[in-house]
Amino acid sequence: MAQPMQRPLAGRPESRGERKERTRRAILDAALALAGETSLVALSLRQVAKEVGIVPTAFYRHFDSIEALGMALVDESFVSLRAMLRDIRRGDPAFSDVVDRSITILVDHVHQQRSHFLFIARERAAGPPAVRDAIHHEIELCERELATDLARLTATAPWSAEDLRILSNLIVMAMVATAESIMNAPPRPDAEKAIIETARAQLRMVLVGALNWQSRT
Amino acid sequence: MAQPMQRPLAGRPESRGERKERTRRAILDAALALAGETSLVALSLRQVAKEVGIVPTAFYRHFDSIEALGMALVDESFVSLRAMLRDIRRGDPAFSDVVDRSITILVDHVHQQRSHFLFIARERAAGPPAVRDAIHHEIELCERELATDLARLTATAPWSAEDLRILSNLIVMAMVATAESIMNAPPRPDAEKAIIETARAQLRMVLVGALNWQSRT
DNA sequence: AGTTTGAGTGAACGTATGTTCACTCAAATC
DNA sequence: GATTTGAGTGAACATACGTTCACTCAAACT
Repeated sequence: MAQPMQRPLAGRPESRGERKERTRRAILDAALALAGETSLVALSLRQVAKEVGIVPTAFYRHFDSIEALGMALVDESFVSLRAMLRDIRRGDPAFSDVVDRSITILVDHVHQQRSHFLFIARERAAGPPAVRDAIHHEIELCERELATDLARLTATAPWSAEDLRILSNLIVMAMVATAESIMNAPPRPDAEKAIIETARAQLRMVLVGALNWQSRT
Repeated sequence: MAQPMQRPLAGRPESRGERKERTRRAILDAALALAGETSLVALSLRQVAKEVGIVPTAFYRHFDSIEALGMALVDESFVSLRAMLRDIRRGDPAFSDVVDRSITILVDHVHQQRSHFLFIARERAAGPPAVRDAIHHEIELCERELATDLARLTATAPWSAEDLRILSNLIVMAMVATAESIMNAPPRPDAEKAIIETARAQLRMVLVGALNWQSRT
């Protein structure tokens, strides 16, 4: 698994910046893979360096510490997550299959960017404080975005900002839990199918609850 | 913080078993405290020993490994969690304030057994595989218990087992998320009050959804 | 009273850790 | 073509790690 960092055997000579970027990527990928098996807080600089195929000191040319690396991984992981949200938003939300479609897209993205979603789910709870805070902040932003989306959908009978916040928070936490279930599940397709159907039913249940909701605020 | 393990200055001479139990408890407490700041997977045997005030080798008289210690902490933590569930079940579920009361009890227990709930929430995502699996298994049992409680409550218009499973899963995940929010929140009482009110509204929303639910199974 | 038991000790081991420093040597700049 | 720059090297450091082993010595058992 540990590859020495060397020029790709074929191909034109690499510029200095290109080489640096390639090493940086290799570090990020190695850290993502290693953290996927334990956690950032159990990850050592030397482990990462060995996996990348560089000497430990070379690590410092790219990051000040494992924690700084972690912050970069937060940014990167939320690029994946936001790509998913964009995909979900792309469809017509008026169609009755929003729920089914949204869950399908969620599951697809969790598979395609497994390590990013795993990183978010795990380090959200166990990462170094700065990483945890950054993740929570990003999730909060997602909740706010969802709230404005929902506000647009319910423009005819507008809800209070507070109710929108509460509903968004509930939906996001359900989606996070669903993503976690998918990642923890055995790769058997029937096990996954069951999680998907559960998640869909739950999301529908939440929406039914929200539509029959009498605010008390 | 690191106290040498020695006989309490006052008090009758300790039996051999009592002394062993006292050291064992000290190890569990130290591990719980240290894991509360990072995670089990970032916890070293020597750190725990130093915190307890024993020599590293003495650790082996009580546990084979940090992971075995973790499994003991799972058992212990779920004793706290089940005590909470018992407290919640104690009240009359027919009263209309089940939701308010349940959330209050949840929050109280999270405060009184903070380290246990923190352990469950964190190691559920980041612990060693055996610990993660044990925690997920226990949570699944809680979901099943909740499902049978709900079945009893809805005996007049019985739901399908599948719908009960789906609803229980949703409620438990919302409670887990609420507990996490409480533990992550600043200790300011108004911040906590907001989380509590959100959790209550969400739980009510879910129940409204469930009551207006048309099963498709 | 004499013997056994077992929690806790302390030294020692090989290995892994983060960080420092002086270095190389090819690409980038002049 | 000469000079500067900076990613990556390799040795060295103090410290921490898990585990081994032979040990003590007081409580428990005979």
